[in-house]
Amino acid sequence: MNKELPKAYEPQNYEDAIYKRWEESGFFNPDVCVEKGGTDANAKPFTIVLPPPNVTGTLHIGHAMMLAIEDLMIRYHRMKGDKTLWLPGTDHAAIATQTKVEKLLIEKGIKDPKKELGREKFLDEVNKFAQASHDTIVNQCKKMGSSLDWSREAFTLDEPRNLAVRTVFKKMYDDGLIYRGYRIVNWCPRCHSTLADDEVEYKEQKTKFYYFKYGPVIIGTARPETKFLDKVIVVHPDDERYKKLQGTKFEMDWIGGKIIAKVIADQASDPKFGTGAMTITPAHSFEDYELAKKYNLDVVQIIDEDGNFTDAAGDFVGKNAQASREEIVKILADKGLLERVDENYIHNLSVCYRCGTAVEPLPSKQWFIDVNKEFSIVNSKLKNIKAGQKVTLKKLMSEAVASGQIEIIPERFNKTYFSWIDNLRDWCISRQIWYGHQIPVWYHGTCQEVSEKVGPGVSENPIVSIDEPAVCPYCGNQTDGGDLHQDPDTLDTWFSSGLWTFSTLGWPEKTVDLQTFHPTSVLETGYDILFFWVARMVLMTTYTLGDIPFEKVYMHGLVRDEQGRKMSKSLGNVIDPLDSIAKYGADATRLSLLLGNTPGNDTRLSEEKIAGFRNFTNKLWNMARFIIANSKIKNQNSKLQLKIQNLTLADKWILSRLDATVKDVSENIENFQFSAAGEKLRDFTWSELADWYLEIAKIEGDKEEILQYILQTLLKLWHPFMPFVTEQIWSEMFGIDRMLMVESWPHLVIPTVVEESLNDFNTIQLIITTIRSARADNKIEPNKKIDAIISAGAKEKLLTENSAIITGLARLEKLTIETKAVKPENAVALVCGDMEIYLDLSGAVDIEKETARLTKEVEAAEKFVTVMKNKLANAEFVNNAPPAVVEKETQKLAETEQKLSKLKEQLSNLK
RNA sequence: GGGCAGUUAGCUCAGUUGGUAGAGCGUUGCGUUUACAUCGCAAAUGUCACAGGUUCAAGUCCUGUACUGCCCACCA
Repeated sequence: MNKELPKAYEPQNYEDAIYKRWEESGFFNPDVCVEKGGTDANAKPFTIVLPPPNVTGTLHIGHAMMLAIEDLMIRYHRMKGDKTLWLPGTDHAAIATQTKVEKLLIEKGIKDPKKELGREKFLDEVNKFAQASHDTIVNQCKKMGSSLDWSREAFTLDEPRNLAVRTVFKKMYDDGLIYRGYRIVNWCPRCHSTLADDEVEYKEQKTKFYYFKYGPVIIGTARPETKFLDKVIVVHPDDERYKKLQGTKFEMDWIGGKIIAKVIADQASDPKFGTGAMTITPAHSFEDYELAKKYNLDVVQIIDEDGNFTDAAGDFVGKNAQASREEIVKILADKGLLERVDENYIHNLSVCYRCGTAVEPLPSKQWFIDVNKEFSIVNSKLKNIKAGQKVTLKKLMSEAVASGQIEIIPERFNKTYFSWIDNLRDWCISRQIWYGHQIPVWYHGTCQEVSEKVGPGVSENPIVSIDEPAVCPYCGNQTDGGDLHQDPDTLDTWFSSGLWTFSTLGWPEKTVDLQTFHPTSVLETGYDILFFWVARMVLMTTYTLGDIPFEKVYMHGLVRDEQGRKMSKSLGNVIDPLDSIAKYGADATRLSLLLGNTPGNDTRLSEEKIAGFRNFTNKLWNMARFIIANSKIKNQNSKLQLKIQNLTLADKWILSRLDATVKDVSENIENFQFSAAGEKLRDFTWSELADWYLEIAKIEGDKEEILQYILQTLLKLWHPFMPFVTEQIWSEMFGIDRMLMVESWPHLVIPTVVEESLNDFNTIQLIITTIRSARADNKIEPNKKIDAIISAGAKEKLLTENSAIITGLARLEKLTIETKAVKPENAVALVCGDMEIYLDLSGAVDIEKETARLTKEVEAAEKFVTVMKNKLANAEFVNNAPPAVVEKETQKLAETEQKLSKLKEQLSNLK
């Protein structure tokens, strides 16, 4: 101990070993903390479940930010003595992962992986990939210093989570909330699966917009290929142009020859858009489908699951619809039906959020969750909702937040959340992919009804069951003999992640974990998955447990590059957290993501910023190095008994500043103001402790105890932000057996927070900076010592007591302090509050420069005096403003007037 | 079309109850005194987007405008 530390902190030399020590200590696990006495058995729990990263690859800088913020909260609460659990896990991310593996297999030369490998072998490949990806992710989490309880790690697709999924599915089905229906769905022809509404993204695109003669009207469309079977024109009921046509039928020529079309009137048609007349395509548009239902029109599918024409398209059957567009336009043009083409139409193309392929709306039989259906809730711990009450899922979702039981931070996201719920349609949960939770529904082949979807010989009657059913409830027969078929579809990945807060804690078992740690305390995530995930967790938890999943939701912003662009491989502006850790250390990487931003807002990151925090890490290291080197105390106890009566002004000042910092930092962390907390801590550490107090300590000496106290407190405060360097310094002082991560969070213990000491110390600081400034202005070399005389007035005693500090920090040879001093010839006079300082520059005074400087000061003071005089002469101000404000302003005026007269006097002396 | 943010120093951003604007980086000058050049000391720079309003007093509250970004809906 107390060995000489290296001059520079090299994070690479320590980080991995420190993480290993933490992990081996078991302290990431709250049960171990209780066992070893670090946490009281009855302590209040603090829980965060890690938003499970997708096993699609590696973690990006956004994940790093998430880890930094969550680890900050977790370490803070652990040190505070809470029973703290941070539960890790990963998400199977069904479509994303399957797509990625398919792509990799194709690159390896397997042309059609699913066909060639079959379901089982293909899933083996996916699982292999997911495992590798998982290992990478776990390693990255550790590199970041995340104090996750790995003993509780979960995966959205592991067996316990699968049981939870099946159990919830069954419960929802029994409550009538899950149904199978034939509806228009978003279909991705590439992923070959349905997508939920919010999995569809919109991309602006310039495209051709065609106008065709359609019987008596002109219609416009960007997608002529869908118009094959259109035979209904819709106009607005009040549109004068088409009034006469309403309700008529007529024969006309169209793509495939003569058709009979009719005209209906409906509000859905916008007279201002295009020609005000439109045809409808019930099978390939949500809106048209609604209209078709309303007017009882045929719904004929013309484009199939591969994006090709169905046999409804006659000669075009089997051809790719989109690719046939020009051909179809040509047919119509040849018939003389093409009116004109707008080449610069801006179209909002809907695309798959995972692969970017254009989404094709088409009718399909799928599983849905009904969000508007009433059911009676069995248990409820929700405010305003009683057990047995009739509710809908929508109501549960909005009530949980509206009641204030869940608090979203920043608050403005409430509005986004509610508007999403208002517009929510039934949630399509079945996906036609292999990787994921297979739907717990079976069909019994010997039953009579035949399903086209499931295959010939398979019953249409679903058997919804947590486990494979032994008996068919429809026919009453045993199901063995291979005549039982499970629905081949899998569930939307968000179905399982919606259960995350409670499935990870062991539900459906009634576990101790579930009782202890649920509802979780904070859900921390990026605002971009508010709908995808946060809203769905609220849905699933309120429904399943009748309780909220978390008390607070804290949303962080996106990490962008230094120009505010999204980071992407194609732009080459990606900052890889692992690179950053290797180059600057995990602590610097964390700080760069924690400081200098505000909740819910995007933040810009640059390598310079990270480098800046690396510098700070090193600064802290060196401060510690200095304090440790000057400490004779061995095996220090952090609960030091300071000899209060011996404190100097500087001691009192730094201790009261430290106290204020402890208070501010704690409050800021509690209020999710992590950036503010870190900035205050940095300012204290660097600008007050390092720049002032450590320098003073060198002058005043005999500070071992107080420096130890400050350092230990500081390390604790910094630990949640930068766990590695603080832990390393701590171990340099106490050895590796005593870990900082489980030390208790500092509280306010200094009984002598003397307010006056702040003001008095500020006076000393002002005198020193004033002298330094004058030295720099007059080009006095830093190591040249000069004489100074201070005319101190009432502050003579204060200055005399601290003359050593002034002499040292202002680099003076001889300092004379008098109540009323006389300015020597050739000395420069400085005004410092109500005092004056005379510096002997040995004739080195630059008269011109001094005149300029003083003139400037006089001008500023005069301007201020004028403003203040006007203000105080204003009767309305004096009468209306609070007396304290008036008094303060009066005092300021008096001080400035005094200063002004001194400045003027000096100026005239100079001339 | 609806909604939400933002507009403050060259850059990135703070500014939490309204009381003569702050930090980091960068820039300029000087510099190695018993931690630290990944450092120290000092300096410069702002009609707080614009226009109204409330108030004794507005970066801060209200209304409107402009621009930027994002979200949602939708474009037949």
